[in-house]
Amino acid sequence: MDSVAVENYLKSIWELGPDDVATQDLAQLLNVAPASATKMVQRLTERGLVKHIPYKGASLTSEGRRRALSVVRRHRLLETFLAQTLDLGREQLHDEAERLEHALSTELETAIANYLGNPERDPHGHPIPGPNGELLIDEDILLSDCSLNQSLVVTQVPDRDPNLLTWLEGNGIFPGTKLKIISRDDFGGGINVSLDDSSVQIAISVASEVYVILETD
Amino acid sequence: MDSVAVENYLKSIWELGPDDVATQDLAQLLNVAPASATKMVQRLTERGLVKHIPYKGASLTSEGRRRALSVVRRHRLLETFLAQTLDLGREQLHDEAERLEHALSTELETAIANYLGNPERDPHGHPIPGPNGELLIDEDILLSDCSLNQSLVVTQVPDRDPNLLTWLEGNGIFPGTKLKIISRDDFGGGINVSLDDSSVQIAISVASEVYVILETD
DNA sequence: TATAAAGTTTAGCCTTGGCTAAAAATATAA
DNA sequence: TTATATTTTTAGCCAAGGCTAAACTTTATA
Ligand SMILES: [Mn+2]
Ligand SMILES: [Mn+2]
Ligand SMILES: [Mn+2]
Ligand SMILES: [Mn+2]
Repeated sequence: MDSVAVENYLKSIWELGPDDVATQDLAQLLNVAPASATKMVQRLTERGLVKHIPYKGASLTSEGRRRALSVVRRHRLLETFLAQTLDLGREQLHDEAERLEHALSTELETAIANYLGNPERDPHGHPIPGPNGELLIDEDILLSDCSLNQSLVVTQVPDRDPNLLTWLEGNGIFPGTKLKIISRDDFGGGINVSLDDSSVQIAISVASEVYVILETD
Repeated sequence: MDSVAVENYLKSIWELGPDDVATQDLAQLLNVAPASATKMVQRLTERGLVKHIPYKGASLTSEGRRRALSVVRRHRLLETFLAQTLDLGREQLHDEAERLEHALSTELETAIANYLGNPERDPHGHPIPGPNGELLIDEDILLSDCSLNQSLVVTQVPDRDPNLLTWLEGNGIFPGTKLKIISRDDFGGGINVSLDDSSVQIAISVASEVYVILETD
């Protein structure tokens, strides 16, 4: 069984990947010093889970990817399970799952998946990898890349920052929300979107973490 | 925050206590070498969580006890939560809780407790400590210590051994079961109990892990 | 009561996963 | 194209939590 640290590194490399994951980015995501990340990347390379080209970057081997996706699956199943049973706010889920994901047996993972009816997405709209690492390919696009006046539906919101998530939620923006960009304020640094019965200004930095699809109906 | 190892040691000392916990017993319960247990007991003494009299035994300080009970609370809440939501068998609960107990925030602990309606006992009949370490005092007695033909109700079964638990369950013995000792077979090494519509022979070693009360009605 | 056995602690070692400071490589700018 | 920043790696250190083997206490036995 991989240690908590190993599981976190694999998942982070997956999140930053697929290729040339920079030591610095990895270190920052995991809150460790760059030297620590280098060392762990070397250990994982030794174990055959990572491929590392010094001074260039790291990437997962197929076994590394398999294990990373297993962690991601547990994480997203847990978020979904906690959201469904207890009712925690969407913004509380991530941090809990971040710790619980390392303590789930395969049996419990399966029991939770069955209980939930093998869901395809977690409460943030992120696809849940299958038990063998099958991952839905999303064809959604960034809100920040959309044109004016298209009818859009939110598919995914970021899950790491509780404050951001609370703000989005408070403005009615979460997976399933229908919206439309009504103007871009390039110098004001944001876009204006209209929802069913309100409108909000969203910073580009935020809009480039929200995924949407074109409304089809 | 205490590490996983520290939490496990504190909980184990509590389980073996309250006084003069032997190095060997601690080591065995935790699956480590006696020397490892000694060293950790010394570190915990240094931290003010344990009192250690060399060659005599270890015990918890009040702060150590507080933290141990916090782990026990999380463990038992988790067992109850898993039993209630997913339906795992009573024998699967313990091992899962054993790992999850270290990954629960206070917020999630509270959310689970509220969801469950602040239960007093877990699925094995073990009392769940309150959020500040208040612990119900049980006045139940060992099945192995009871006389013949008393009307008894099972209150607690052991939770560590899945096979034992499966056997008990299969014979209809779990918290709430009404039974009566109909004979003791001192040389056969067991007691015979009758249930509602069956009877079973139970080894003394098993009967001395099952708690009961006299039926009051 | 002397000796053997059992239990406990000490000594010394190891791996994991952190850290800082310095060196080396790569990227950027002058 | 050379000098400067930036990024990455190496070197050396540390604490936690394991281990085995040897020394020391305590307990049991003859
Ligand atoms: Mn998440
Ligand atoms: Mn998520
Ligand atoms: Mn248990
Ligand atoms: Mn229990």
